[in-house]
Amino acid sequence: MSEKRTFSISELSQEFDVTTRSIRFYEDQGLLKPARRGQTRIFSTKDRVRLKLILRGKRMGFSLAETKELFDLWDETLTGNEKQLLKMLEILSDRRAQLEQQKNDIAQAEMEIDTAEARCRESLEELQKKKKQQVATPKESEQTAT
Amino acid sequence: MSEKRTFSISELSQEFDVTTRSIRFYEDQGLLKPARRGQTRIFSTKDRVRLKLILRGKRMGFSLAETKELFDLWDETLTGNEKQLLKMLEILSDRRAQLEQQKNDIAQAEMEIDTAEARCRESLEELQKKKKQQVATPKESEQTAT
DNA sequence: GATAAAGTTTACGTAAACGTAAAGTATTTT
DNA sequence: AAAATACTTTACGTTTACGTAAACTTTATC
Repeated sequence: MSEKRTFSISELSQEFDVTTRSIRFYEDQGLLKPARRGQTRIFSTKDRVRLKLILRGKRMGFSLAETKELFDLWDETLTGNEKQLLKMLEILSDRRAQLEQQKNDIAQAEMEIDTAEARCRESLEELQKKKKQQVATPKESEQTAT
Repeated sequence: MSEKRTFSISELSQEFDVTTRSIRFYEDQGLLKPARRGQTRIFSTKDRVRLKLILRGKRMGFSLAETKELFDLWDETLTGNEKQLLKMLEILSDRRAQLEQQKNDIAQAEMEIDTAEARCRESLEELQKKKKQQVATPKESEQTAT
């Protein structure tokens, strides 16, 4: 059984370090569907999971619309007509392709960071050498300063 | 020696499937610095590389401002004062951390896609079974339709 | 030399994703 | 019950990353 805890908007806000404004906006856009007690929002564990997915999506460069599309599709899929299931499989396969692309991008970026770092360290060493030389034969300005 | 070819705006536009408007915008924001022949832009291989980096950055969820920051910093670093070199190393290490985070995100997403796909396939099999049963004992509506 | 094709600047428009009041309600604390 | 705290809606403002149109110049083509 998936826990029956509930969360207030500020709890989620703090836990995920996102403003309440954003959370309300996500609801407004149909990504979250918290229950209400009076007019106060009550978030379920399902909402919490979705919020987590939204934020991860953002980190991965997905728009809210794209994430919503996935949510909606998944909900539809649960009602399980064959056409929808097949469409879902297609979408999933698209996502997988996107993820592959991103993995390539990341690998590339990592290599570039490697070489960039190497160059930085080389330059630093060069500077260190020059420093040592300066200590061995100090400049006039530094001698007179004494 | 890095090739001395040059490119027109439309060549780059086609190669990377991005509008000329976008390319001009990137220049406007200081991310590209094409030479000019009269008022026509002439892009170098360096510009081309940078465009590629911009687009990859976008796929990875980086804003133009973030990418520009990196470009600028790298340019500064080349002039090589020690403080800047150390700052660059810091930034690089930050990026590395970000990439790690993204790799985690991707791994998570892949797992979720795996389970989602599995569920889809299960549901599909269920439907197939029901279909077979229907063929064995067809519905009245389908009988009368003949 | 007209006309199309490719380039340019200028400038207003727009969608996404919130930020930021303003003004009100509900609940809890003192 | 007064004040503070947490929540709400409404609504206008802002930034980013371009789209789109207008009016103009330069270069290639017929």
